[in-house]
Amino acid sequence: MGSTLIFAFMRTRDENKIEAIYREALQMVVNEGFEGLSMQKLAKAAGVSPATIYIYFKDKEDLLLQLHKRELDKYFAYILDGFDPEMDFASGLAVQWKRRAEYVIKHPNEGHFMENFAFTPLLQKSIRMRDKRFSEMMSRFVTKAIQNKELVVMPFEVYWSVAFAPLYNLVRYHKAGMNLSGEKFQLTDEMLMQTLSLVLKALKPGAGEPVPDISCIKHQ
Amino acid sequence: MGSTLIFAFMRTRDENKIEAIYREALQMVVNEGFEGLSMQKLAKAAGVSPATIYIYFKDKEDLLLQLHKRELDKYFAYILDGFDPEMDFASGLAVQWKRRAEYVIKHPNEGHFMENFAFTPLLQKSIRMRDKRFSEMMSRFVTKAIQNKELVVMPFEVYWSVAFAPLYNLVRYHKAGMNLSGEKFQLTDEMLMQTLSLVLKALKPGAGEPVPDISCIKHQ
DNA sequence: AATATAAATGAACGTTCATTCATTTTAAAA
DNA sequence: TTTTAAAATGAATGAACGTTCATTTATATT
Repeated sequence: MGSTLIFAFMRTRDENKIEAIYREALQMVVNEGFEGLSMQKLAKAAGVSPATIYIYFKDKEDLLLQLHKRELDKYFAYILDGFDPEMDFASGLAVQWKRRAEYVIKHPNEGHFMENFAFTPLLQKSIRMRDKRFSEMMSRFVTKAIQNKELVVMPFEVYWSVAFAPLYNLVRYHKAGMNLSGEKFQLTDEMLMQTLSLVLKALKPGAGEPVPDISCIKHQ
Repeated sequence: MGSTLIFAFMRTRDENKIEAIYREALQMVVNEGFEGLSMQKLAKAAGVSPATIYIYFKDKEDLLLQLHKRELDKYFAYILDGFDPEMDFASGLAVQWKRRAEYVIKHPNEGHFMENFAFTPLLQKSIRMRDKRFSEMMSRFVTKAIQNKELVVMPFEVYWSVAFAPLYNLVRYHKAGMNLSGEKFQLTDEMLMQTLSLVLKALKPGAGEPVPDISCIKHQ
């Protein structure tokens, strides 16, 4: 698969073919769902023989895992550009928000694929192949912000959910062109800025809002 | 299909069969993904003949649409219990949060299915069959809260994303048993209460946080 | 017990699926 | 120009797919 040994007398790989396979596979999953991705349809769409796909990928599962890894790598690289975990919290969060928003707005299919993939049984296998450096940086950023009292003490998962889940939800509506009730919806920069403002307000240190007891887990 | 005409000399329907079909279909989608749901495997799992499924459902797509509608109806009914759109904002939001959290924690597969379905091409067809009363109540609740100055002016979609997307993200981690980095994760009541507290803080009227300009949409 | 009707079925349909394989094509080194 | 080894292929594989159909089963009424 990923072997890069080069012998004499080798015919050169046509990288355009690999790109086409990746591109059309992603398109197909987004347009027709995971059950709509077939190797023969994919081969036709990418303009190659079905057998060619098996030169580059062990099987269909391998293709999906490689595609997911590739998309995550591209996404993470984009997010990290201009970001430094040593930034102060508000600036760092704003930079990340902007980069994430820009990417998924400009590349809605890529965003859709990554989110959809997170509900697949393949997710766990994908996580195992993941480069840990990205999440280490994110973790460091949050730990440091808590130490510096720029952020209330909270588990990383709570932070991430409050900080970014609203953004991804808005982008999902935007891509579908409608909200959950079926009403037309188009995301605007004003909405994005307002949402970021609300998120910053939520995460800013200070008295939390009092909350009624909601024991959903203990009393099962 | 949904016909309820009853003639004399009719053999009675075995409702257990329909229940089993629904139950196993949901299980199969959650465990193996949408591409893992086959009518023959489903028939075997539900203990019926493949042909029996086609007595109750026009085809596979119809089965998925009916299943989704059924799950949404159950979920919405649960959420609305104890909720009244005329409640004051903080109480109403807390009630909804508690009900939503309880349901998806107690019924993780059902929650997973509904969220996963939202990325399917079938979503648009499902939205068209949807009972509008639920979203009308939610809409009324928010409009009224804005009028009463209990909530900053914002589009409904922004409200929903800030209010509930963090909850669903946490529950997703909880069901997977890990966060996006692959670290073990278990949701606690404390995390839920903290997240609700942050959400209430975000939505509470008052000065928003200043935010840098993030124009992701205009400059494309 | 006989009857009428829909429920329920197992086997079969043609199609599409993922994958393989014998063969041809390609391109750089010799 | 010849040589070489991987790239690339079209056709074929058996398995699994969604769906149908001729037939049998079950049951509330007569």
